[in-house]
This record gives sequence, C-alpha cells and structure tokens, in this order.
Amino acid sequence: MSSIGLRIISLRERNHLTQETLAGSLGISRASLSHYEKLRREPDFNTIQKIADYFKVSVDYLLGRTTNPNMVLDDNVKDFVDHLELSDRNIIEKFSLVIDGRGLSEEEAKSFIAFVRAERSMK
Amino acid sequence: MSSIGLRIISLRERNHLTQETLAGSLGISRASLSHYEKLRREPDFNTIQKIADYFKVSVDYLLGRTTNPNMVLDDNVKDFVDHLELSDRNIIEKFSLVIDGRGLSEEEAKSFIAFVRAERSMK
DNA sequence: AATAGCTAGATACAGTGTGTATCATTACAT
DNA sequence: ATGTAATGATACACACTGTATCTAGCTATT
Repeated sequence: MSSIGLRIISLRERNHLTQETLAGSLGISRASLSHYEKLRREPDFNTIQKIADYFKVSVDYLLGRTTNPNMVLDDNVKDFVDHLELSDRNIIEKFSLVIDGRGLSEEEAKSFIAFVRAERSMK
Repeated sequence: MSSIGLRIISLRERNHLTQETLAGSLGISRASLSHYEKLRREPDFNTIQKIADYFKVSVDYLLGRTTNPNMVLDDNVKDFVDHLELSDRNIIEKFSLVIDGRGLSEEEAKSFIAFVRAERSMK
C-alpha cells in the first residue's frame, strides 16, 4: 500500500546516512525513524514534511503517489534558472508548473513559454 | 503552520458539499472531518490520500506546501480556472517564474495568467 | 576465532492523540 | 418565534505513537 518506508530508506541510503544521523537531523529518535521505515508507525505531518524538506522531495513522492521526486522550490529561483537551457519540453518535464495546487498541462506550459517569448520579441 | 484545514474547507465548498456528504464519501464521521478542517486532529495518511484523490489534488497541496511535482491533473481545466482562489498577484509571488534567464515582470505574469484563462475558457 | 563497534530490527509501556457520539451554537427561512 | 440544516465544541474510551531498551547481524581488527 504505502511505500513511504521504502522511499525513506532509499533516500537515506542514497545520501549515505545512518538512521542515527538522519533521525538526529530530523529531531526524532532513531527508533521512530526505524518504525517509519518498517511501516510500524506513521510520522505526523510535521515530521513527514521535515523529511520531505530534508531530501527536497514532495510529500506525494514519499507517500508513493508519484515516482518523480523532483520539485519546484518556489524560493529556489536559481535552480530553476540553471535548467533554462533545456528545451521547452525538458523544462516542462523537469518542473511541474502549478497553480493553486493543480498543474498546468504540458500543452499549457508550452503555450506559456511561447507566449512570453513572443511578447518579449516584440519589444 | 499547516493549512490543510483551510484547503479542505475551500475544496469542499467549491464543490458545494456539506461536511456530512463529504465525510460519507470519504468513509469517516462528520465529526472527524470537522476536526480536520478546524485543525483539531490530523487525518492519517490513508484518509488524507482519500481526500487528495477525491478532489484530484496533491497531498502537498493539502498540506499547504508551496512545492508540488506530479499533480493529479483534472481534465476539467475550465472548472479549475473558474475557481482560482489566489489573486493574480499572489500567483505571481508564488511562482517566481523565469524564462530564458529572465524573471517574469509582473506585467508578463499577469498577461500569462490572462492568457491561460482565455485559453481554458474556450474549451 | 573472539572481541569490539556500528547499525538496524523488535518489543514494551507510558503517555498522547484520535474517532466518534453527543451537545451547543449559528444561520436562515418561514 | 420556531424549525431545520449545518457546523463547532466537548468528553471519553480506545488506539496509536515515541522512546528506551534489548537483540541480532555485520565488519574489521587482533
């Protein structure tokens, strides 16, 4: 059902962290973290968001609702700009433009980018 | 901190549902739903995912996170646009939109939003 | 092989948080 | 005013969580 345990394990090991160190960073006990990984306990919203923030993934990813851990950080403009040399298509795939919790379709995002370029070229 | 309560209220009212009917659809008691909306209780992951699925939004959105990859997209885009709850200005501030290395001016962003709305309203 | 050190899984229990029934309150129409 | 629908608030039994602690596996060193 839920894959949050496997996701946390994967993220933790990918970053070469022990349960001990990660738990410390999250401000919880190692035992609690172990429980989350082994699906014996469910972290509360505060904790799951700390985990998401720590690994810079979405909560939906942690919950196994999406396979894409990438995300747009609203205040991380630099990261966004770093990827602007990609094609429109890649930009769209890399970042999900979201308004009010719901994403733009790929078509809309493409139109958006083309629209801004057209506007600018007029000046 | 968490805005899940307001999000649920907003989604529920947008869809003209009472606590009673929504709670029924989610398989929980009305009292529980009321608690979630008033931030007296935290739904477990199973329930919050039911809510996300029901309204076709992400869990990240429900939690009031500003990041949001891989949305569950709703085909009814027009309905979505009709119910944008943020002002244009808030949308602009929220996204820090950048194209071709240049941040969108407020004017550009407004044009974009108007553009998307116009596009969507045609469907 | 034995030991030590590190890491993670399992368990028990006190304490906290949750779901629900129930009551109170508000809003609104008649 | 009265009735009705909807929501907010409260109390309590119960379930779940966080943590300490114990156990076990693994690796390196001697």
